[in-house]
Amino acid sequence: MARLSDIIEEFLKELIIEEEGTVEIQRNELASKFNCVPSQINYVISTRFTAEKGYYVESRRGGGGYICIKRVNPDSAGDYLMHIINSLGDKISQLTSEVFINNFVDYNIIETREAMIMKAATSDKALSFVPMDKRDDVRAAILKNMLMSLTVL
Amino acid sequence: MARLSDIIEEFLKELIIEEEGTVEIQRNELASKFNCVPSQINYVISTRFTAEKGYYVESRRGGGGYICIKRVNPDSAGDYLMHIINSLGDKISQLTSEVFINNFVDYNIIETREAMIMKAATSDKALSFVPMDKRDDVRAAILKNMLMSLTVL
DNA sequence: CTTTTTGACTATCTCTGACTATTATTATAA
DNA sequence: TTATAATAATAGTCAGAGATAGTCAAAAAG
Repeated sequence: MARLSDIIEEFLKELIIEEEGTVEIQRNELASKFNCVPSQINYVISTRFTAEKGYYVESRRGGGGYICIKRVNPDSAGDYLMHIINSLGDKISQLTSEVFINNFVDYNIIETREAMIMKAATSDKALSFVPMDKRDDVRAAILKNMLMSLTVL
Repeated sequence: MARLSDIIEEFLKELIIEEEGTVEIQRNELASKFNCVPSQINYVISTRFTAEKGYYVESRRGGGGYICIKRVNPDSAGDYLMHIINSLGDKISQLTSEVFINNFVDYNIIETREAMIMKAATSDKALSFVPMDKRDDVRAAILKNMLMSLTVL
Protein backbone atom coordinates (compact mmCIF):
# COMPACT_ATOMS: atom_id res chain seq x y z
CA MET A 1 0.00 0.00 0.00
CA ALA A 2 2.33 2.69 -1.23
CA ARG A 3 1.77 6.11 0.18
CA LEU A 4 0.85 8.88 -2.19
CA SER A 5 3.64 10.97 -0.77
CA ASP A 6 6.15 8.29 -1.67
CA ILE A 7 4.81 8.09 -5.20
CA ILE A 8 5.06 11.83 -5.67
CA GLU A 9 8.53 11.82 -4.15
CA GLU A 10 9.62 9.15 -6.57
CA PHE A 11 8.10 10.99 -9.50
CA LEU A 12 9.96 14.17 -8.62
CA LYS A 13 13.25 12.41 -8.03
CA GLU A 14 13.08 10.77 -11.42
CA LEU A 15 12.32 14.11 -13.00
CA ILE A 16 15.30 15.58 -11.20
CA ILE A 17 17.53 12.86 -12.59
CA GLU A 18 16.16 13.36 -16.09
CA GLU A 19 16.58 17.10 -15.86
CA GLU A 20 20.04 16.67 -14.37
CA GLY A 21 19.63 18.12 -10.95
CA THR A 22 16.76 20.55 -11.10
CA VAL A 23 13.04 20.49 -11.74
CA GLU A 24 10.36 23.13 -11.94
CA ILE A 25 6.72 22.37 -11.34
CA GLN A 26 3.41 24.06 -10.80
CA ARG A 27 1.80 23.04 -7.57
CA ASN A 28 -1.80 22.82 -8.75
CA GLU A 29 -0.89 21.01 -11.93
CA LEU A 30 1.10 18.37 -10.09
CA ALA A 31 -1.65 18.00 -7.48
CA SER A 32 -4.29 17.34 -10.09
CA LYS A 33 -1.99 14.88 -11.84
CA PHE A 34 -1.98 12.85 -8.63
CA ASN A 35 -5.54 13.64 -7.64
CA CYS A 36 -4.70 15.24 -4.35
CA VAL A 37 -5.05 18.60 -2.69
CA PRO A 38 -2.33 21.10 -3.55
CA SER A 39 -1.06 21.31 -0.01
CA GLN A 40 0.00 17.69 -0.27
CA ILE A 41 2.72 18.85 -2.60
CA ASN A 42 3.97 21.11 0.16
CA TYR A 43 3.90 18.18 2.52
CA VAL A 44 5.99 16.03 0.21
CA ILE A 45 8.49 18.81 -0.33
CA SER A 46 8.83 19.69 3.32
CA THR A 47 9.32 16.09 4.41
CA ARG A 48 11.34 14.70 1.48
CA PHE A 49 13.22 17.50 -0.14
CA THR A 50 14.80 19.14 2.87
CA ALA A 51 18.11 20.91 2.95
CA GLU A 52 19.40 18.13 5.16
CA LYS A 53 18.66 15.65 2.44
CA GLY A 54 20.49 17.76 -0.04
CA TYR A 55 17.79 19.72 -1.82
CA TYR A 56 17.25 23.41 -2.27
CA VAL A 57 13.74 24.63 -3.01
CA GLU A 58 12.54 27.98 -4.20
CA SER A 59 9.12 29.12 -5.32
CA ARG A 60 6.98 31.99 -6.38
CA ARG A 61 3.28 32.69 -5.95
CA GLY A 62 0.91 34.59 -8.16
CA GLY A 63 0.28 34.24 -11.87
CA GLY A 64 2.87 31.99 -13.48
CA GLY A 65 4.01 30.85 -10.07
CA TYR A 66 6.21 27.79 -9.68
CA ILE A 67 8.14 25.54 -7.36
CA CYS A 68 11.72 24.73 -8.24
CA ILE A 69 13.64 21.91 -6.59
CA LYS A 70 17.39 21.60 -6.94
CA ARG A 71 19.56 18.76 -5.82
CA VAL A 72 22.71 20.03 -4.19
CA ASN A 73 24.09 17.41 -1.87
CA PRO A 74 25.65 14.76 -4.12
CA ASP A 75 27.95 17.33 -5.61
CA SER A 76 28.68 19.30 -2.50
CA ALA A 77 29.37 16.22 -0.37
CA GLY A 78 31.62 14.97 -3.12
CA ASP A 79 33.26 18.37 -3.41
CA TYR A 80 33.75 18.54 0.32
CA LEU A 81 35.35 15.12 0.34
CA MET A 82 37.61 15.99 -2.58
CA HIS A 83 38.64 19.10 -0.73
CA ILE A 84 39.51 17.09 2.36
CA ILE A 85 41.33 14.48 0.32
CA ASN A 86 43.43 17.11 -1.36
CA SER A 87 44.22 18.73 1.93
CA LEU A 88 45.49 15.49 3.41
CA GLY A 89 49.25 15.08 3.36
CA ASP A 90 51.13 11.99 2.27
CA LYS A 91 51.50 10.83 5.85
CA ILE A 92 48.99 10.76 8.67
CA SER A 93 49.15 9.46 12.23
CA GLN A 94 46.49 7.24 13.72
CA LEU A 95 45.37 10.00 16.04
CA THR A 96 45.02 12.62 13.31
CA SER A 97 43.21 10.12 11.15
CA GLU A 98 40.69 9.50 13.90
CA VAL A 99 40.09 13.20 14.33
CA PHE A 100 39.33 13.52 10.64
CA ILE A 101 37.00 10.54 10.69
CA ASN A 102 35.14 11.88 13.70
CA ASN A 103 34.66 15.14 11.86
CA PHE A 104 33.09 13.35 8.93
CA VAL A 105 30.52 11.90 11.29
CA ASP A 106 29.83 15.32 12.76
CA TYR A 107 29.31 16.74 9.31
CA ASN A 108 26.99 13.90 8.34
CA ILE A 109 29.33 12.75 5.59
CA ILE A 110 29.51 9.22 6.99
CA GLU A 111 27.63 7.04 9.45
CA THR A 112 28.89 5.86 12.82
CA ARG A 113 29.39 2.32 11.57
CA GLU A 114 31.27 3.58 8.55
CA ALA A 115 33.49 5.58 10.87
CA MET A 116 34.22 2.47 12.90
CA ILE A 117 35.21 0.61 9.78
CA MET A 118 37.48 3.44 8.68
CA LYS A 119 39.13 3.70 12.07
CA ALA A 120 39.65 -0.04 12.10
CA ALA A 121 41.24 0.06 8.67
CA THR A 122 43.64 2.84 9.62
CA SER A 123 44.57 1.70 13.09
CA ASP A 124 48.11 0.77 14.03
CA LYS A 125 46.76 -2.64 14.86
CA ALA A 126 45.59 -3.24 11.31
CA LEU A 127 48.92 -1.97 10.01
CA SER A 128 51.09 -3.93 12.38
CA PHE A 129 52.78 -5.72 9.47
CA VAL A 130 53.79 -2.43 7.92
CA PRO A 131 57.16 -1.15 9.16
CA MET A 132 56.83 1.83 11.48
CA ASP A 133 58.58 4.21 9.11
CA LYS A 134 56.10 3.43 6.33
CA ARG A 135 52.98 3.16 8.40
CA ASP A 136 51.81 6.77 8.16
CA ASP A 137 52.21 6.71 4.39
CA VAL A 138 50.15 3.58 4.04
CA ARG A 139 47.54 4.94 6.43
CA ALA A 140 47.18 8.13 4.40
CA ALA A 141 46.81 6.12 1.20
CA ILE A 142 44.14 3.89 2.73
CA LEU A 143 42.21 6.81 4.17
CA LYS A 144 42.29 8.70 0.89
CA ASN A 145 41.18 5.63 -0.99
CA MET A 146 38.24 5.05 1.31
CA LEU A 147 37.18 8.67 1.02
CA MET A 148 37.54 8.60 -2.73
CA SER A 149 35.21 5.63 -2.88
CA LEU A 150 32.50 7.77 -1.33
CA THR A 151 32.77 10.60 -3.82
CA VAL A 152 31.25 8.49 -6.54
CA LEU A 153 28.12 7.53 -4.65
CA MET B 1 -2.91 -26.27 21.96
CA ALA B 2 -0.17 -24.25 20.39
CA ARG B 3 0.13 -20.74 21.60
CA LEU B 4 -0.98 -18.03 19.22
CA SER B 5 2.40 -16.33 19.46
CA ASP B 6 4.06 -19.51 18.27
CA ILE B 7 1.69 -19.77 15.35
CA ILE B 8 2.34 -16.20 14.31
CA GLU B 9 6.07 -16.72 14.73
CA GLU B 10 5.93 -19.77 12.50
CA PHE B 11 3.85 -17.96 9.93
CA LEU B 12 6.33 -15.11 9.74
CA LYS B 13 9.34 -17.38 9.56
CA GLU B 14 7.85 -19.25 6.65
CA LEU B 15 7.12 -16.00 4.91
CA ILE B 16 10.71 -14.93 5.48
CA ILE B 17 11.94 -18.13 3.88
CA GLU B 18 9.61 -17.68 0.93
CA GLU B 19 10.65 -14.08 0.49
CA GLU B 20 14.30 -14.97 0.89
CA GLY B 21 15.24 -13.19 4.04
CA THR B 22 12.87 -10.32 4.40
CA VAL B 23 9.18 -9.76 4.93
CA GLU B 24 6.99 -6.72 5.18
CA ILE B 25 3.66 -6.76 6.98
CA GLN B 26 1.00 -4.43 8.25
CA ARG B 27 0.35 -4.85 11.92
CA ASN B 28 -3.41 -4.49 11.89
CA GLU B 29 -3.83 -6.70 8.87
CA LEU B 30 -1.78 -9.50 10.38
CA ALA B 31 -3.60 -9.12 13.70
CA SER B 32 -6.99 -9.50 12.10
CA LYS B 33 -5.74 -12.48 10.10
CA PHE B 34 -5.04 -14.19 13.41
CA ASN B 35 -7.94 -12.65 15.26
CA CYS B 36 -5.88 -10.99 17.92
CA VAL B 37 -5.18 -7.49 19.14
CA PRO B 38 -2.54 -5.60 17.18
CA SER B 39 -0.19 -5.35 20.12
CA GLN B 40 0.18 -9.09 20.10
CA ILE B 41 2.17 -8.68 16.92
CA ASN B 42 4.54 -6.46 18.85
CA TYR B 43 4.81 -9.11 21.48
CA VAL B 44 5.71 -11.77 18.96
CA ILE B 45 8.29 -9.54 17.34
CA SER B 46 9.88 -8.43 20.56
CA THR B 47 10.17 -11.95 21.93
CA ARG B 48 10.92 -13.92 18.76
CA PHE B 49 12.54 -11.64 16.26
CA THR B 50 15.20 -10.03 18.36
CA ALA B 51 18.61 -8.87 17.18
CA GLU B 52 20.14 -11.59 19.29
CA LYS B 53 18.25 -14.18 17.33
CA GLY B 54 19.48 -12.67 14.10
CA TYR B 55 16.66 -10.45 12.99
CA TYR B 56 16.56 -6.81 12.17
CA VAL B 57 13.21 -5.05 12.38
CA GLU B 58 12.21 -1.65 11.14
CA SER B 59 8.82 -0.01 11.01
CA ARG B 60 6.92 3.11 10.22
CA ARG B 61 3.72 4.50 11.67
CA GLY B 62 1.04 6.57 9.99
CA GLY B 63 -0.87 5.96 6.81
CA GLY B 64 0.65 3.15 4.83
CA GLY B 65 2.73 2.15 7.82
CA TYR B 66 4.49 -1.21 7.94
CA ILE B 67 6.72 -3.54 9.88
CA CYS B 68 9.67 -5.05 8.05
CA ILE B 69 11.59 -8.01 9.42
CA LYS B 70 14.94 -9.02 7.99
CA ARG B 71 16.86 -12.14 8.82
CA VAL B 72 20.45 -11.21 9.36
CA ASN B 73 21.78 -14.70 9.73
CA PRO B 74 20.87 -17.91 11.47
CA ASP B 75 23.63 -17.16 13.96
CA SER B 76 23.95 -13.70 15.28
CA ALA B 77 25.85 -11.34 13.03
CA GLY B 78 28.62 -11.12 15.58
CA ASP B 79 29.03 -14.88 15.72
CA TYR B 80 28.90 -15.12 11.97
CA LEU B 81 31.54 -12.44 11.64
CA MET B 82 33.77 -14.11 14.22
CA HIS B 83 33.42 -17.31 12.29
CA ILE B 84 34.43 -15.62 9.06
CA ILE B 85 37.30 -13.82 10.72
CA ASN B 86 38.66 -17.07 12.11
CA SER B 87 38.32 -18.75 8.76
CA LEU B 88 40.34 -16.05 7.03
CA GLY B 89 43.95 -16.90 6.47
CA ASP B 90 46.91 -14.68 7.19
CA LYS B 91 47.08 -13.59 3.58
CA ILE B 92 44.34 -12.61 1.19
CA SER B 93 44.38 -11.36 -2.39
CA GLN B 94 42.42 -8.32 -3.51
CA LEU B 95 40.11 -10.50 -5.56
CA THR B 96 39.31 -12.92 -2.74
CA SER B 97 38.79 -10.02 -0.39
CA GLU B 98 36.23 -8.52 -2.73
CA VAL B 99 34.37 -11.79 -3.01
CA PHE B 100 34.10 -11.97 0.77
CA ILE B 101 32.93 -8.39 1.02
CA ASN B 102 30.29 -8.93 -1.64
CA ASN B 103 29.03 -11.90 0.30
CA PHE B 104 28.64 -9.80 3.44
CA VAL B 105 26.36 -7.50 1.50
CA ASP B 106 24.33 -10.42 0.22
CA TYR B 107 23.91 -11.72 3.75
CA ASN B 108 22.87 -8.32 5.04
CA ILE B 109 25.91 -8.08 7.29
CA ILE B 110 27.00 -4.77 5.83
CA GLU B 111 25.58 -2.02 3.66
CA THR B 112 26.60 -1.23 0.11
CA ARG B 113 28.45 1.91 1.16
CA GLU B 114 30.27 0.02 3.87
CA ALA B 115 31.29 -2.53 1.29
CA MET B 116 32.69 0.21 -0.91
CA ILE B 117 34.74 1.55 1.97
CA MET B 118 36.07 -1.90 2.76
CA LYS B 119 37.00 -2.59 -0.82
CA ALA B 120 38.73 0.76 -1.05
CA ALA B 121 40.70 0.04 2.11
CA THR B 122 41.87 -3.34 0.89
CA SER B 123 42.57 -2.46 -2.73
CA ASP B 124 46.03 -2.74 -4.23
CA LYS B 125 45.81 0.95 -4.91
CA ALA B 126 45.45 1.79 -1.24
CA LEU B 127 48.34 -0.55 -0.43
CA SER B 128 50.68 0.62 -3.16
CA PHE B 129 53.30 1.65 -0.60
CA VAL B 130 53.36 -1.82 0.85
CA PRO B 131 55.88 -4.12 -0.85
CA MET B 132 54.23 -6.75 -3.01
CA ASP B 133 55.41 -9.64 -0.89
CA LYS B 134 53.77 -8.14 2.22
CA ARG B 135 50.64 -6.79 0.65
CA ASP B 136 48.37 -9.80 1.16
CA ASP B 137 49.36 -9.98 4.80
CA VAL B 138 48.54 -6.35 5.39
CA ARG B 139 45.30 -6.71 3.47
CA ALA B 140 44.22 -9.65 5.60
CA ALA B 141 45.03 -7.73 8.78
CA ILE B 142 43.06 -4.70 7.64
CA LEU B 143 40.06 -6.76 6.59
CA LYS B 144 40.01 -8.66 9.86
CA ASN B 145 40.29 -5.46 11.81
CA MET B 146 37.39 -3.87 9.98
CA LEU B 147 35.23 -6.94 10.51
CA MET B 148 36.18 -7.10 14.17
CA SER B 149 35.03 -3.53 14.61
CA LEU B 150 31.57 -4.61 13.54
CA THR B 151 31.23 -7.48 15.97
CA VAL B 152 30.79 -5.07 18.84
CA LEU B 153 27.96 -3.11 17.30
C1' DC C 1 6.04 -17.68 38.97
C1' DT C 2 6.52 -17.01 33.99
C1' DT C 3 4.63 -16.34 29.64
C1' DT C 4 0.88 -14.88 26.85
C1' DT C 5 -3.03 -12.07 25.77
C1' DT C 6 -5.57 -7.89 25.90
C1' DG C 7 -6.80 -3.10 25.56
C1' DA C 8 -6.38 1.66 26.81
C1' DC C 9 -3.46 5.21 25.92
C1' DT C 10 0.37 7.32 23.24
C1' DA C 11 3.36 8.53 19.28
C1' DT C 12 4.08 9.30 14.53
C1' DC C 13 3.17 9.90 9.80
C1' DT C 14 -0.10 11.15 6.03
C1' DC C 15 -3.86 13.58 3.98
C1' DT C 16 -7.20 17.35 3.62
C1' DG C 17 -9.24 21.82 3.44
C1' DA C 18 -10.04 26.39 5.03
C1' DC C 19 -7.69 30.45 5.38
C1' DT C 20 -3.65 33.46 4.27
C1' DA C 21 0.10 35.61 1.42
C1' DT C 22 2.12 37.00 -2.79
C1' DT C 23 2.47 38.21 -7.61
C1' DA C 24 0.61 39.33 -12.21
C1' DT C 25 -2.91 41.32 -14.85
C1' DT C 26 -6.68 44.20 -15.75
C1' DA C 27 -9.78 47.98 -14.84
C1' DT C 28 -10.45 52.60 -13.15
C1' DA C 29 -9.40 57.25 -11.75
C1' DA C 30 -6.67 61.39 -11.87
C1' DT D 1 -0.41 58.49 -19.41
C1' DT D 2 0.23 57.14 -14.89
C1' DA D 3 -1.04 55.79 -10.39
C1' DT D 4 -4.04 53.04 -7.90
C1' DA D 5 -7.38 49.74 -7.03
C1' DA D 6 -9.65 45.38 -8.04
C1' DT D 7 -9.30 40.69 -9.66
C1' DA D 8 -7.21 36.47 -10.87
C1' DA D 9 -3.79 33.11 -10.31
C1' DT D 10 -0.73 31.05 -7.81
C1' DA D 11 1.78 29.12 -3.57
C1' DG D 12 2.11 28.76 1.88
C1' DT D 13 0.47 27.60 6.56
C1' DC D 14 -1.60 25.17 10.01
C1' DA D 15 -4.59 22.58 12.57
C1' DG D 16 -7.50 18.67 12.53
C1' DA D 17 -8.87 14.13 10.80
C1' DG D 18 -7.31 9.60 9.50
C1' DA D 19 -4.23 5.69 9.57
C1' DT D 20 -0.88 3.20 11.41
C1' DA D 21 2.49 1.34 14.90
C1' DG D 22 4.43 1.41 20.01
C1' DT D 23 4.11 1.01 25.12
C1' DC D 24 2.85 -0.72 29.32
C1' DA D 25 0.46 -2.73 32.87
C1' DA D 26 -3.29 -5.66 34.20
C1' DA D 27 -5.67 -9.96 33.39
C1' DA D 28 -5.45 -14.65 31.89
C1' DA D 29 -3.27 -18.88 31.01
C1' DG D 30 0.04 -22.38 31.82
